Amino acid sequence: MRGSMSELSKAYEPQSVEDRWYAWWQANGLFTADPKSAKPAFSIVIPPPNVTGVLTLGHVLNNTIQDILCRHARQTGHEVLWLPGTDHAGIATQTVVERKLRKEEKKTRHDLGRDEFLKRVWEWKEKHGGIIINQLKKLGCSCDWGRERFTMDEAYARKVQEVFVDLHAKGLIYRGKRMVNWCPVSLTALSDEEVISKPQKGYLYHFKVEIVEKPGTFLEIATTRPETIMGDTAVAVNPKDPRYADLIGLHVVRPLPFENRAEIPILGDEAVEFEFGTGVLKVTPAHDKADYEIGLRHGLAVIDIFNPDGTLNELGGEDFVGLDRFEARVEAVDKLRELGILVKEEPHENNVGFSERADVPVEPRLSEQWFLKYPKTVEARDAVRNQLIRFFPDRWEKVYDHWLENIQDWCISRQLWWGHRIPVWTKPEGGSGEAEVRVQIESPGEGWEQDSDVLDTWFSSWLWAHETMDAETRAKFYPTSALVTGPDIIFFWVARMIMAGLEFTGEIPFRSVYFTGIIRDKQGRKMSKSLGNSPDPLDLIAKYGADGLRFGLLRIAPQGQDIKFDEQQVVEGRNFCNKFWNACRFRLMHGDVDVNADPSAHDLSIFASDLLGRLDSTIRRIDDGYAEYRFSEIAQALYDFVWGDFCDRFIEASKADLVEGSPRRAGTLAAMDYTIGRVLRLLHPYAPFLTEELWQGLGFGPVSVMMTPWPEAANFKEEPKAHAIFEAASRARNLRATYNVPSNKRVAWKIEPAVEWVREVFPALAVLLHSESLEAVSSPPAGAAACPTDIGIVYLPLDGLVDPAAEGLRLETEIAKVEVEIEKVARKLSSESFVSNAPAAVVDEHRKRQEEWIARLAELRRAFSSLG
RNA sequence: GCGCGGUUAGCUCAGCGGUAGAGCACUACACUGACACUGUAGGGGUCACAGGUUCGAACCCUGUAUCGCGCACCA
Repeated sequence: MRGSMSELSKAYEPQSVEDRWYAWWQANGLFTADPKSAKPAFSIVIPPPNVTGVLTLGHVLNNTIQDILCRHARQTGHEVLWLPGTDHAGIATQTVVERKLRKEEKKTRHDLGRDEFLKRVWEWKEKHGGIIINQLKKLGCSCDWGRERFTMDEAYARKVQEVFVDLHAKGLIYRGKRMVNWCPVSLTALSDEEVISKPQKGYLYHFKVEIVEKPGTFLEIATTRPETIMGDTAVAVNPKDPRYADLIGLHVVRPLPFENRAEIPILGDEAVEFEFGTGVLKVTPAHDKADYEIGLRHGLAVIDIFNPDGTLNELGGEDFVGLDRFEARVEAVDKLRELGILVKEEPHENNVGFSERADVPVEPRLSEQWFLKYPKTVEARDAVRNQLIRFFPDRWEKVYDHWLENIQDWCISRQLWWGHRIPVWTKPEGGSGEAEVRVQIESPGEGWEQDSDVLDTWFSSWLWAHETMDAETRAKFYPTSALVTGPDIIFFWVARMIMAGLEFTGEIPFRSVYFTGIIRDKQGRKMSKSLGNSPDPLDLIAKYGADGLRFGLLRIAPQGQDIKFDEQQVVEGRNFCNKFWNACRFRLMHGDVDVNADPSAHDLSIFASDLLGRLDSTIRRIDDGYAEYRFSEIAQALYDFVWGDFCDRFIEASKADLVEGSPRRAGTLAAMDYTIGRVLRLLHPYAPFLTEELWQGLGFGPVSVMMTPWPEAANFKEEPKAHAIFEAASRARNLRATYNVPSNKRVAWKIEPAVEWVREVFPALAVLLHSESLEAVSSPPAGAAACPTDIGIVYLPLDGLVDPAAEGLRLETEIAKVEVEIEKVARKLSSESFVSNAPAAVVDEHRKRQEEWIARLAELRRAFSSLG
């Protein structure tokens, strides 16, 4: 297929090409990983998005980076596996289906029963789940879709249960009655990581209780949770607190519930701080983690006054039963006031733990749960410390290390229905008394009941890196090469996956982890549905094309720094694609592209040589970028080269060389074709659709650009002569603007060359100056404005319009500026300490600079005196 | 309380020891056969502050302020 101008539209139209090429890549199996390949492996497992999920900008960033790595890896000769899939997302999915059930059928999951409800979830998943998968395809993600996995797939689910059985056998999983984080909305226990603390404005309520042994004497207590007074089984003071030490062992009257006032002991416990509140703590072992510990130390009774949904049960007393915990708080304060024992209400701000998903305060609750004592914590720590696994940016290593050092057992059971059922079976006590318990996947038989709980979703995700692969795939592609994810799941997922990898495969699961930044809006706020500040990536793709979105976003996504998103950035990405598209269109105006062009076979213009030199520098800059995962730098390098070096400078300067019959034409075209072929490959990971369209359209195909070898830097050198020409043109154009000569007015520029070679490039310089001709002169022409450059003095004839006085003034101003510069450099060079201490190269550079300024000054003075 | 990150042009950010940079926005000119999703030129910065190290600091060190994020505590 050979290109011709008629095939390229005036502007790049992504909508008309994207779906076509995506289908073509898939049809040709280009995303399919071959475990039998002899090529070195490169692999990534996708952080599985929730099946309920829809594409956000965060996903766009994350998955574009993965796609860039994968496409780049294919180009650099790797056999690539990008393994996609979705996560069953226990709470999130169950909530979605329950909400639908309530809305459409006015039923709860309990109305349906477990089996029927799960059937509905699967139906929902088949119908609506995985929307995000198609959205990832729109983005251009080159995943091996034939290997798509789901965390509830039969084989995967079985493995999750096997792992449970295995860890239980190793004694790492145990069941226990412990204080856990309870979500009163989702009605399940949560892990510590699923609780986020938020500062809350509230009150510190002071109330007094009478000391039983000293009637008429009161002890003042401060609390933020008066609604839990009914669960108090003691009050505690610090034994070293002189105010109260002698009261230890006495008793006070618990004021609530009023009909059941109890005498509870005054304890001494070191955990009580002198300064906080009154220094007297009410101890509620059932509803506070610290109080529970105190209770354990002193053998206190535990009175649980809450129902699972956060309402009070009958132990709360007749005035409170059935009230929600926050209504009960108001009620309890009223009651204390009524009893005349409320001393004061102090405004108080404290941190309250919220359920991440339901966004309500969690309730510390004593319950039977399954816990995991994490395996391989030491090894996991060492793997990162010793750089077996590298983090980018490396500052996350410290965060990771700190978490592992202070690691707590993981509560892995959830009181949900949607998820991996816990493989534990119980036989209700028969004649022998105690219930029998077995930990195994299959039912032990008749009369055995399976534990009704499911496992934390992350207990399945932590196996994702290896359990998504069959044996053959694993042999080739595991450990994976890189993991790309947000730092917000460093504990949830990254750390746990490292431990799981070490425990179950004996290997690290990935060699490097790239942590993206978090995308925020223009005001720096997190993107969220409720704020409505989260643009739909699909809208952006429709407006600007997937490549525009990818390039625009990546260009402003520096390593590990949060990103303030602005649609303007996507506009720029789109504009960039269009710019390169049009450069190729320009090329086609001069005939077909020679896909095998070899510029070194030609006598090249200084502009062509310079272009190739800059291309080499750009390739090196990009290669460095990939080595350090500096994606925005790669994008910037591409942008600078394509827009600046290729379009603004090379193409403009080469227009004169492209006229029919020019001796430089062949070399210029060769340099151009060579460069286009390389830019297409360099740009491909960022802009896959545009580059494939051009690659095929210009005739580089039929092999996909993605499967074509990555360009290597050759030995071309940047050309200082070209640089001098561009610099001179720029100064001359400045002169023209100074005299308000309109851009469309042709000017008969004159030049007094300082170097002979300039004469050879007069045609190019004329184009750059937008002039029909350029005439060499040997002395300053009359009535012209002058500007000295490295290639000679350029004159702008002003046809008598010039006011010699004005030009004199302008030159004087410029002379003054140059004198200041000379003075600055001279001062530096006259400093003995500088000359003797600074590296010779630096000193030389200053000397050279000084010479240049002096030469320019001389020329300015000459121009000035020639004005008369 | 501990830790991490930010503070550079109006905005978004590069630069991390040797003349302060880019894009956008702004001003002026130009619809010149690649591109107005464009081109050319221009204005605009005591690089948060204070000390220190250095011949030389936006860059390294110490401290301060301020914004943000973790972790711990929170009766």
